Amino acid sequence: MMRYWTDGPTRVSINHICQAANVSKPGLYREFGSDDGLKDAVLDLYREAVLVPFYDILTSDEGFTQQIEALIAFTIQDRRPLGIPNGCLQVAMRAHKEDLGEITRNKIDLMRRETLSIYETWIERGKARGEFKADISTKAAALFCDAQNGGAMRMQREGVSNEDIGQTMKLAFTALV
Amino acid sequence: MMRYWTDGPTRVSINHICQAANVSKPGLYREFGSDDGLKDAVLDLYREAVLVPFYDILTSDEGFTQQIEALIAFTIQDRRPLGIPNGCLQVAMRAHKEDLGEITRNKIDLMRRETLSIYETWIERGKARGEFKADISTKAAALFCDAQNGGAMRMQREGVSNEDIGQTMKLAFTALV
DNA sequence: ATCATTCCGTAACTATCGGTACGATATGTG
DNA sequence: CACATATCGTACCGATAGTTACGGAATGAT
Repeated sequence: MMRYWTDGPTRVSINHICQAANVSKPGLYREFGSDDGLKDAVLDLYREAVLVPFYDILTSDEGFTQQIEALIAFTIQDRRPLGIPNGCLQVAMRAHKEDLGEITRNKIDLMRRETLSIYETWIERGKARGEFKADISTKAAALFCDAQNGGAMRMQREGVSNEDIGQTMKLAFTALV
Repeated sequence: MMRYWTDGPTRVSINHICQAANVSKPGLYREFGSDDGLKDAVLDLYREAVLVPFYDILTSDEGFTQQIEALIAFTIQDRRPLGIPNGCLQVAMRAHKEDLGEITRNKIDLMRRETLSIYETWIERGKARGEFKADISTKAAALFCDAQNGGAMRMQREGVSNEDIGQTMKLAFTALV
């Protein structure tokens, strides 16, 4: 996971993985079946490690505005002291979807639907409470949020400062309230 | 260019190009030097064919709001009758930057700087005229616009309807005026 | 017509990819 | 100790990537 996250999912070969994990190639294949199966398992791990904590913000019982702030803070936190690579593996996998195997592609689609679904629930609740004020369909709003997050993760990978990223996110999400 | 645009820059090999263009491999190498040189030339062509018309909207003498509308219309126009692939080759190249050669990477960086610079000029003018009302630095606003456009192009490639894309873009750019 | 030069494409090269056949080793059982 | 079973890694496979050596065809000058 760390290698894919750091170097990009298509930049790390099975050989690299085996070398980094000090594991034989047949051993890896006995465990994961194929390159495709390995990436599938990596996505499961990434979901648990990163996405679930992210979702937790959206499903918390805080106010909409506080949730947005938490969301931005989560995204632009300084990762160096945590030893976490920049960017988002889900975003990277999506960008390279066409280069990946069928199992991984299916998991990417599944996770994307989950992400959008969670955004939609979050938005619906915001609308019901009158905290979400933009005149836009829930579906489009979810796509909007996902695009903002993806853009932020991409900027972070390209070296844009977290401060500038925070400004753009703030501008985007302010359009919702 | 069309092959890279349609299938993705890393999905098309030199062999594919030669077959599609009915050209011998040494012939291609005599013309472009390398895979890297070919992609560099493709980016030049793409800039002329697509980016310059896009820039023309931002440097036109219309009002800020009209420019935003033109920008959105340009992005979400129905491409099928025009025979143009979905998505943006510049965005795709940027997403696969790590997989590309040094020459191409440098050109990608150059074109990105040009894009941001044109956004910044556009925003500065909007600010000077009082049409740009968001309280945000010009640099961050340029990053914001670029991220919106990139997000729109990515959604288009993933099959999101142009109508939904238009809604998200409208929401985003309305935050500026 | 002869020769020099330029042009062009067949067929190879090396490196690396994902994937596996199979022999060697370790483990448990009688 | 002898044997059956499970475990593991070396060394290979075919496919494909980008790249090029080199021989033959076209061209132009004398």
